[in-house]
Amino acid sequence: MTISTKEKIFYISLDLFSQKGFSGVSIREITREVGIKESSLYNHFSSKDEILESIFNFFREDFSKTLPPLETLNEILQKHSVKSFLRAGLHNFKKYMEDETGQKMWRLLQVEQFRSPLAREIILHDLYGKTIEFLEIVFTKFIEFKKIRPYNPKVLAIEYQYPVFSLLTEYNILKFDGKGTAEVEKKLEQHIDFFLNTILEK
Amino acid sequence: MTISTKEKIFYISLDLFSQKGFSGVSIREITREVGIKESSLYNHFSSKDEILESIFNFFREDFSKTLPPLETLNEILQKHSVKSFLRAGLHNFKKYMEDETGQKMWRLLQVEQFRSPLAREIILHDLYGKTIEFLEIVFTKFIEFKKIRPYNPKVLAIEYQYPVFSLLTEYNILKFDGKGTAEVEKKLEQHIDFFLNTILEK
DNA sequence: ATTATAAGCTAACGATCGTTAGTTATAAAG
DNA sequence: CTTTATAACTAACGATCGTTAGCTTATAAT
Repeated sequence: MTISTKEKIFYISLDLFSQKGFSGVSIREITREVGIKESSLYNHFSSKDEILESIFNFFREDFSKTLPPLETLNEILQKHSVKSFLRAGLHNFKKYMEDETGQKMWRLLQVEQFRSPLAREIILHDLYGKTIEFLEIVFTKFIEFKKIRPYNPKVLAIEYQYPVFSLLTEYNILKFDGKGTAEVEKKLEQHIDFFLNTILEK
Repeated sequence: MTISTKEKIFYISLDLFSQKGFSGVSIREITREVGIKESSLYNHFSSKDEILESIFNFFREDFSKTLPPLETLNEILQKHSVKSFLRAGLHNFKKYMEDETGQKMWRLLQVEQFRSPLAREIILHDLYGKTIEFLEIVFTKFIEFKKIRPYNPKVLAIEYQYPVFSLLTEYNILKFDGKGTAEVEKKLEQHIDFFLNTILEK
């Protein structure tokens, strides 16, 4: 399985945009890395903007697959303890974010968020919104099943997820500088422990 | 009290950089808004890079003043309940972030974080590091004074502050689009309530 | 009153920007 | 074998980039 020129452009653009921002990267820089002349790029994308757009659209579709479908949720929730469910979810999330493409997407969204309305939409609606919405359902069911103490499920979702987002920001910067991330991963563990402690039935 | 040309350049650059990123703003765009010719800018700053650098340095100094000095801390902590202390701190923090300059600084740091090592340093060391360090001391003392249940104070600091950071991200995007922020402020209240609930002596 | 300094101006430098027109090579489809 | 489509190429377009040289003017110190 080989990689097409269009895909090369896509991934190299993602890499460069995520580091230097859309405006900080030239068509010539992209095509130099791809190994083609700048005019050839327009055989694959109609403009520089279209490259960015295709990256954002790809991320939206890709990210929507990371949350398990609601149909299988009841089954999953009854099989697992709260603890193992959260840990499993975290494991998924970490895998996604340790993935290089995932990291670059996350970075790109951050650096383009005030230039691109679509980036803002993705951050608020997809990343934040969909994740919290999902967790809200999860905690609602956990409460139904009397696996955790009753509490506003949306608040629980936020209390669990928002520290994770901040930790991801930290993680991403450390990773970018090639520094160790053990400290952040420890914080993540401690956060889950703290959270479990407060919601589990005594 | 009038505003100097140098200050005009500073604030207009901050405004533009925070929206479009450093690379997305030209000297001509800055000087057009300031109302001078582009060559005149170089009477005040030696290069475009120096403008950005001066903005970052200003933020570092300015932000360091937002945390109360440690000397006065014992006194403050004994006068206030945990609840009123956290609410007061939050009030300060909100005031700083509702301030237009504060918002733009925060945005600028985000959009430049992967282009500028200094931006990353400020985010990790100043914004995250200093804040958590301060709160760690606060919670240590609260535990000493038996105002809250004993728990790893660093974990408490993170549990309190990291959701606030994520809420700020949300707040900043909504504010940027001119949308209402009531929802986010409600989440902030709920977060404090949740947190207080879990740490206060029963 | 003279001088020095600061801060504005005009004009231009070479470099680079995104994009296009026109051409050529390759390979699949008829 | 010819046609067609895809994707590479060369060359160039006008626009804009950050920055500089050299000149003028207003302000303030000597």
